[in-house]
Amino acid sequence: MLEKTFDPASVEPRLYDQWEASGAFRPERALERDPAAKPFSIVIPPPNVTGSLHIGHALNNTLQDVLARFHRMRGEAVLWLPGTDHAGIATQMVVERQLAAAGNAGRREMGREAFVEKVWAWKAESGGTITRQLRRLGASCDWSRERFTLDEGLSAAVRKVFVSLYKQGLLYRDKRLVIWDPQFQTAISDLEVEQREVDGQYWRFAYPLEDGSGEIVVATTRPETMLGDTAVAVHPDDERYQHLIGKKVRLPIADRLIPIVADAYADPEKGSGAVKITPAHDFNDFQVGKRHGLPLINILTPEAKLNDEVPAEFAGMDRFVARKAIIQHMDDLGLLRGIDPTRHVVPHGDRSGVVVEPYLTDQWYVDAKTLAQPAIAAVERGDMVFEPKNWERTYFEWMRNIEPWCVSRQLWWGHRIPAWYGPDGEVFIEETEEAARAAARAHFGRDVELRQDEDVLDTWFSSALWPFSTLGWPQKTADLERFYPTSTLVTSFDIIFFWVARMMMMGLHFMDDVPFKRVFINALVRDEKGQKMSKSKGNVIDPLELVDEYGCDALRFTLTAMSGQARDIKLAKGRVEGYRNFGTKLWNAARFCQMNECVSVAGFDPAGVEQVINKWIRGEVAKTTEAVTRALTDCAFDEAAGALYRFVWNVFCDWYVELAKPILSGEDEVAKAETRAMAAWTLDQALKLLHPVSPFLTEELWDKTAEFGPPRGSLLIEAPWPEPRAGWVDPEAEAEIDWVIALVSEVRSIRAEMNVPPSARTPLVLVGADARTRARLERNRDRISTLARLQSLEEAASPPAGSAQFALGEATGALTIAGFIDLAAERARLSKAVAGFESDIAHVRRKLDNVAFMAKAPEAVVAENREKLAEAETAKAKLEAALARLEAMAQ
RNA sequence: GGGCGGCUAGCUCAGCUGGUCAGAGCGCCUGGUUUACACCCAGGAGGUCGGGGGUUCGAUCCCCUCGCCGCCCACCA
Repeated sequence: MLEKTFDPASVEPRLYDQWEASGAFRPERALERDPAAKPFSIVIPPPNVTGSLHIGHALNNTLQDVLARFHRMRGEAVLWLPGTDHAGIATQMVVERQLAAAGNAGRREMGREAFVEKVWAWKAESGGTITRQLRRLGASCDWSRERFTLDEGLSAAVRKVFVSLYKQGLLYRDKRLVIWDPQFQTAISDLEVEQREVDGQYWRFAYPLEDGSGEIVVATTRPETMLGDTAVAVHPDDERYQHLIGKKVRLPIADRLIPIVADAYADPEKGSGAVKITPAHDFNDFQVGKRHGLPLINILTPEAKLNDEVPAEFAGMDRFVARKAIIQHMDDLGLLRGIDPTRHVVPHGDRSGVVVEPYLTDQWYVDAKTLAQPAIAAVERGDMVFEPKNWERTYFEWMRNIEPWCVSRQLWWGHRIPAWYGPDGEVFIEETEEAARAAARAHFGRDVELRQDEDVLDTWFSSALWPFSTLGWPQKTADLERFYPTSTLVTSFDIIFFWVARMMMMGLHFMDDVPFKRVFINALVRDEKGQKMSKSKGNVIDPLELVDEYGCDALRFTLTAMSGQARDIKLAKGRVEGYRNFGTKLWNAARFCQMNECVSVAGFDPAGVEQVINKWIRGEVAKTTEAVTRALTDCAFDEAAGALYRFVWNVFCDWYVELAKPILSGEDEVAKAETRAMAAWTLDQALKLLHPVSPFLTEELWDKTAEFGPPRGSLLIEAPWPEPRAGWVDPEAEAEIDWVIALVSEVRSIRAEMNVPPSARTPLVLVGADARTRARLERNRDRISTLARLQSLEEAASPPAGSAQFALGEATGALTIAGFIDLAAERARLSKAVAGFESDIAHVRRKLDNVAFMAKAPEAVVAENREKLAEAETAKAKLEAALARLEAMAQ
């Protein structure tokens, strides 16, 4: 006998091990059964190897697992490929922090080799956490194929891609402005910048003209950059400054002569119309400098201190200290012309949180513009589709305005760039040092000393290859052949640019096909107030605590049911509790079946059932199966969850089980046997349909409910997905049970409103029933009497005195509640019901009396309204009659 | 400045291609030892679907506009 509740804690680890040991997570299982099995593949968005599971991972991986399990049950060869990302900057940051916290030497003092060793040690220590946690979520990944972005195979793929792109002219080294993070002392890409709005000031500075004839005023939010100014620009058409173009100003403090140039970049509307040009420290100014052949003066060190290019009194100063000093100095010189408060955005490093600087350095760039073209075309053609579709707008917008991708990072944790330099700076880009050596030998005609590039690649460079590098590329593997392109990628919108777009570019370039046919963008999980979860806010919900408290299935069901939200999921604990209760409900339905000896019957065919409730539930199973199948096929996870919830609770438990009780405790052995088999069958269907969302509970019940029946052919994880057959929905049975439900509901409602004690049984008569209703009444007498707690159920020519009446189709129901009836209450009840029908009638009448409606509305709608009117009118007439009888009685 | 979401019952949200769409869960109220389940059962209260305008025979659902809330991109004269 089943316990009263499901105990997830004791079941989950055992079942997970059982699944994994069975080989069910591997696609080979399906291929053994059917070598032609359709492949279905998903690559996991690789979490940070040293990370731990947060609620976003829980959502993302739950949805992937739902898909994997669904397709697996449909007999497809499912590969869900797991793995982790080395997450260069993030991981390096963590280890650096640890070193600092422990009072150890920093990475620079420690040296590259020792530091990288530390990171590997940290990876070894914490690296398994996230994958262990994925297992606790029930993730049915194929762990035998687990990959890591820094493992040997993936590193080889990275080198191959780098070298190929270089040799194809799609990757190059260039000296230009990059976004520099002074905290990590590395270049970062534009995507790693976070714009923060801050209160600031414009300082207006006067630059004196060389000839002493006056001054020109410029404004800046970064006064310290004036030391790097090499021009002042004015608009060529700006009349105010025509006479100054070509003249020079003496740049204060730096004491340099710099030209006044005419450039359309200067906006006469802004500020004074004259703008200082600092080509080495501003992206726009860089362009202006290029156009006018201006020198670039870099005034910053990698730590963002002023360097030796500036007057000695400022050299070595931190940029923000220097800012104040410059302002003071300009003021002292009498050249500060004003300060205007402003609110403006300042770029910060998304990881470091410090203000980043445009900085002139040598970096490696990928020609993203060229690679983006096929990636744009593929989505335009529909080779890859976003779900929901509107994300393609975001994708297109970015892809069409894409900038060169800076892929080098001045970090140590990552893929070292496969570039070697000869003594004269000649560069050799090869996949291995040996190959580079050979190339150098060919070039120099002798062996020379080579120095490998110090930098590593952006983490996203290796992530971009993930859908094919993990399948064995550049080797031509069977997996690559079978599983590329992958079927669906499940990820969140915040990495569409970082990751999805770049996978598209690399996949199309190297595999000549999209990396995935569909991208499902899942929502972001927030706390119940809608705030982004963060450690600093202290509102982080640990998914594993929810698993501990409510069970994995409850969390999974919650996330699945709420996944329809456009952008955010506001997670409230109460929802998880509610869905835990749902699991318990199903558990108890199974318990009921067990107590009533409802066991699966070998060879049972639901098509042959005779009992009306069995025909009815068979149709409900068919409809639910169709709804769930369609929803999961379309990634409409919330709809699947909703359909399952309603079926299990509101259909199977609330009505089928209750309607079956009289049969199960009755004398009709044939009906009883059929109902037992049908109940067991229905439960089996429910377990199957629910398995992708709630794998543990359903697998456990699949096992437990087989105790007295024929053995299960397999674990539920590998059981075949239900397929409804034509004819399972029986409209007659459906209408009949709907009628029974309506009747029972009416009686219950009246009893509650009239305060009839629950234990009291009351007689019910039907007046004016037609032949069909009489037949329904006969067939369902037992169940109606039980559910409506009737003393008797008969037909009569007229309603008895002291009865509460209600309309039911063509008939009138009269519930004799003589002992309990409260005339005033009954009058109120009837009046309220009459009023309800009256408002319906008025509403429908308005339509039917409207000439335009009658002329233009489709026939079906008109007919529907006529029917509705007729029904409401008969119902109202019955209740009015009842009301009249009541008044007569009261006289 | 450009773009994208959201605004429906006290709370969290469903309402797909305009005509039973005004719904669910939680919460609340009333009643309940009905042989699966109190993590339950039965019944009930509660919303002029953000405001205004328009299209239509008919709009929560389409269009315009305004108002909040949130996000993304661009912008540091």
